[in-house]
Amino acid sequence: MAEPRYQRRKEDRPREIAEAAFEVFAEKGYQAARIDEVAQRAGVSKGLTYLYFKTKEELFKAVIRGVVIRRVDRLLDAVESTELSSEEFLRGPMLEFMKGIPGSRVSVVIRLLMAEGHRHPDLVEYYYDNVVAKGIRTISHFVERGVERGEFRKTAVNDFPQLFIAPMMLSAIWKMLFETRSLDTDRLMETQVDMILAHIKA
Amino acid sequence: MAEPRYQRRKEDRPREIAEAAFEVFAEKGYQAARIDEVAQRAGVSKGLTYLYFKTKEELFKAVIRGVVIRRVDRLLDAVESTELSSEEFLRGPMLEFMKGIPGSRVSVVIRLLMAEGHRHPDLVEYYYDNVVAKGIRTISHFVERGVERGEFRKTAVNDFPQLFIAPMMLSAIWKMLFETRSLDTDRLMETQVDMILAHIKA
Amino acid sequence: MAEPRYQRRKEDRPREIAEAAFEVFAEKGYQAARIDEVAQRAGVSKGLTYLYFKTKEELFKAVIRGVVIRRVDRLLDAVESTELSSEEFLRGPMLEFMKGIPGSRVSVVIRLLMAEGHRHPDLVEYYYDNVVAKGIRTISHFVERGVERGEFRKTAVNDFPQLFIAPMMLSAIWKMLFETRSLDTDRLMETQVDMILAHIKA
Amino acid sequence: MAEPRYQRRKEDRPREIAEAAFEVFAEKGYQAARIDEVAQRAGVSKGLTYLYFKTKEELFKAVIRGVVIRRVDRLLDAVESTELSSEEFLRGPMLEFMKGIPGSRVSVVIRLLMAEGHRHPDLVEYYYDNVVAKGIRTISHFVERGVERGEFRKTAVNDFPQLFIAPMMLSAIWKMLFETRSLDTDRLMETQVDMILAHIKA
DNA sequence: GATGAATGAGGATTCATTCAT
DNA sequence: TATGAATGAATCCTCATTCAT
Repeated sequence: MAEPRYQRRKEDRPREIAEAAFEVFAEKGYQAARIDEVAQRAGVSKGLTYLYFKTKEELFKAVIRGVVIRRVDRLLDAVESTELSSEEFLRGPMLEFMKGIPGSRVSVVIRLLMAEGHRHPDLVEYYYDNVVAKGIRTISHFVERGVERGEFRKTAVNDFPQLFIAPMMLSAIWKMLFETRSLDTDRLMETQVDMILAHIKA
Repeated sequence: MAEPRYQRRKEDRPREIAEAAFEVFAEKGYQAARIDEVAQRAGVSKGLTYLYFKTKEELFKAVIRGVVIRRVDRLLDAVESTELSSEEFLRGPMLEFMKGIPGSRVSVVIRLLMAEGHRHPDLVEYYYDNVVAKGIRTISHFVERGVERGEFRKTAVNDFPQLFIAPMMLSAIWKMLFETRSLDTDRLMETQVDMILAHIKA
Repeated sequence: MAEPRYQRRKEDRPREIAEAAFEVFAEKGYQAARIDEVAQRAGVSKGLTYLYFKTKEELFKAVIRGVVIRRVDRLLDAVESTELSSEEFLRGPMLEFMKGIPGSRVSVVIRLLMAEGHRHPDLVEYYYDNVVAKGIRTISHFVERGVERGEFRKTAVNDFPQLFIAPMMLSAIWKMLFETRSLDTDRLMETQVDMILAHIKA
Repeated sequence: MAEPRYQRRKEDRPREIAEAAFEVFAEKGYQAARIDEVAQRAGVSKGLTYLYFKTKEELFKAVIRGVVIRRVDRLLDAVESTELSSEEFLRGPMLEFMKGIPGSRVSVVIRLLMAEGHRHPDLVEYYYDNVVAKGIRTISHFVERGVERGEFRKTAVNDFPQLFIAPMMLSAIWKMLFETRSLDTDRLMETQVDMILAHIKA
């Protein structure tokens, strides 16, 4: 009968709120998402949301951290610590990672940024610094290492790490917009990897 | 006495308003676009906007639908009528076309569809049918013809015309979001074309 | 029976709203005044208030204009255009003006600025520039003119036009706070004028 | 292990909180002062503040009442016990006292009373009785004594002790609002004293 | 047809106050 | 006592939409 009005759960709150925020952002978009609803879904008062996240932008950054950064960082760590050959890594963990993006929460964040990012340059910058730039640097480093190891040739492709991920981006967008229209995004990405490897392998 | 700018025919009004609306949507996104500003740019009162478009949403639909992608049709025609070799066409008109996309109205439409698409599946369908599917079909056809002509080999790449345009999509997104962060999108697309050609040339 | 929902009275609205704003500010103080209530008292929607006054601060500036500046400017004009001798002017129009301040709407504005001004430096600056600085300059000019005309001596008092108005300020505050406790503010100001004249008359 | 700052006696708590509250009220004004900040400055939790002061309003009253104007009492005592001549006293201790007011806690109290006084008439009364009336009486007494001693003449000025302090009030206000705009408040008050003495000296 | 003054339903954010710990 | 997490009402401001003129 009790249902105490208060529930002190400092530890879990931020995560729960960010979780709820992701859902609302995903459904409504950033602008249209109401903090009210975020709070409600998190089973929390509006005020508490502001206790943990000073602004709506901060809340979105938390979502980026929780959804994207963790995932990307795991891949980037793997690049550095792997004992696989470059080709094996590309065909294995890297491709696995890329296949997981379309349809994932990551692609939701990407959509939000694409759709409304230009109204919120801070968010874009945060995402660029913590995800894009880092990712690009890591791929560059990976390719260079391959060259140093004698696994890869030096080609123009090496200058454009974006080519590795372009099909992933297209796949993510495709799946979001045209879900029903068939495209085997996994094989799309595999094919690009095949082509790249055929091109740059020593 | 005449201010010719204000002597436009009534018949032009809807088009002018839609035109202005496109600009504002492009700059601000759907949510952030204010009808006030649309009216102002169209040189028209707010009330009149509502005379032609019952709601903001209707205006949005009209606008998006009205941005006719003649560009794609022109490319399609060029594919059929060209006298260039497949490689020449790819490196010439096709690449030219792709370079023109980032920063164009097309990428604006992509952004708007991503932001608001899920609320307007009919718009998404319209664009899929008239732009995406058509484009994909055209590239497929172009590659097949190359094979028939003995210019191209049959490879897995042929099954994924999306690989031709993936870097273009990435470039469009990059330019929208990260304008200032340097990426030579033209060379990115050239490099992909180089790689594809190296891969599929007979 | 009709009571039209709309009443187009563009001409009068700003004044009416500023009028209502003065009342609410006077009763509640600046911070505590709610725009909602201002609108309600003006018989107008909240939105309309914002149509005429972009922010609460703008609204307050309008109040300052309507209440203080007009009144002060009239005195300043009189200083320039009067044909009275300096002493006559001081004992006549100037004293009249000063006597009118305590208990007037002007003193309400002064109270508001004193009470909450430091949270709103823009308002203070606006008031300083348009009222205080102007008033001080005018009194200085008035005294100098008296000296030039041979009516006044040169004394230290001439350097502090603030001495002319200090009793007025005290009177205004006294009346606001201690209304009931007797102080003949009129005679207080007269006495200061007497003393000043006795001091600086040639 | 000890952090002496946090070992303060319980008995000091209310005073410490009130002290901190005074500072915050002084800086922010009543409305804008946040209990959060009061608690923080007192090195105490928000909850504890509410243990000692039921509401913000109660805290305000306690604070205002607690700022005892020993200062005024000290001046009053000095008037009675001084061995200086009236002119010497006026130019010495009295002027010194007045110069100390602008920028002091007293002027803060004046501001707070002006802002919130009408909602707390008991505070106003308290201050009138214990500060204003006492001060005025003391000056009156001082002037009368001067007359009795043959140092001062009987003039209208003698009936308005407020004239002694009017420039002090103006200075206090000026400093609060226009800090940066130059006015030599010390010399302003000196000049008034000069003028008064020139006027009433026997 | 046109205008733009007027409306009013939100939406982000703040902060006094409460209460489980 | 003491804490500070949690609440929710309040408040400024925006903007799609309406409608008298």
